[in-house]
Amino acid sequence: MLSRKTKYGIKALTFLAKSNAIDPIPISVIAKSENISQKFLESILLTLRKARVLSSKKGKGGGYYLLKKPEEIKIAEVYRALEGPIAMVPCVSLNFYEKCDDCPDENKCSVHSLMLQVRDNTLSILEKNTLADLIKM
Amino acid sequence: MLSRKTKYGIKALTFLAKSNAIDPIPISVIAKSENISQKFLESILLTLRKARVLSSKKGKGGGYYLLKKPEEIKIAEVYRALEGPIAMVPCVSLNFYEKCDDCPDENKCSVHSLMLQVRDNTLSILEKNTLADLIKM
DNA sequence: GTTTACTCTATAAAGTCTATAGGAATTATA
DNA sequence: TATAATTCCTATAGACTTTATAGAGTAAAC
Repeated sequence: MLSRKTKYGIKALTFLAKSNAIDPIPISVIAKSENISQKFLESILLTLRKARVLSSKKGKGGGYYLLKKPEEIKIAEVYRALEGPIAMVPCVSLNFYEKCDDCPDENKCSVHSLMLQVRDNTLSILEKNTLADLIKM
Repeated sequence: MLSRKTKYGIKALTFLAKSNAIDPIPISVIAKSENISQKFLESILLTLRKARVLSSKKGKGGGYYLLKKPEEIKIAEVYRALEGPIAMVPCVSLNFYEKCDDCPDENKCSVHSLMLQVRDNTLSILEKNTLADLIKM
């Protein structure tokens, strides 16, 4: 399951990409337009800012804006920042690898090989889709 | 993330498929071999039994056995029984569809279209892989 | 200096996952 | 028929995660 956090994050980014604004857009505007709790969205955008997807401007006339062009923002990057690993089990994760405690030999594990296939496919979709692709849809 | 429940379930089924036994195999044997808590595995196998993937024999000499040939058991079926929907958001689920409360129009939702791609790919992998494929690996 | 808006930390509430407990029911077999 | 082995079923505890909310702090504009 995709968490609301990630879902809202992608929606907010899509909104920013669509709006194509020069000036920063305040959280309140995004929250209202996308039906997201403003306080919750605050923490999400903060995460995306720390992940260098967004930047912000404080004070009056402030808000959030994309740090890169929509074509340059891969969904995989956003997903990892908000949701964490793309892999469904840590033992097939590229960026968040962990050994399974119950598994003596990964290469003989049926779940491992299966989830490797799933990861490869999901990853390729999230890597090839950018924010620019999402606003076309 | 794949839950331990599903992971253990697939491992247990793989064990049964590999063992190729005529007689039922007791939970205790599977649990020991796969490093799974026996009590936890009990509830998992019960779920798989209700999903008609497994059947069981009670009493002395009892245990669990596959209801179909490994080639006939799709991983998608197992996944749905243990983990639930394959889709990452309910609004793109085939078997567990639900409308999003925050989304006025699904067809215009960027997350929806993206997750549709992910679902299609994951689904095709889980549909084409059977237990028989898993024991080869 | 007032208003607007982001920043940061803490925490509450609800939900989910993992696992365990304990007893009931069933079967084989000595 | 008694015993041991095994599944069946329900309840529940404990830990963890998710989804927010609160409130005080910081910065910028005018």
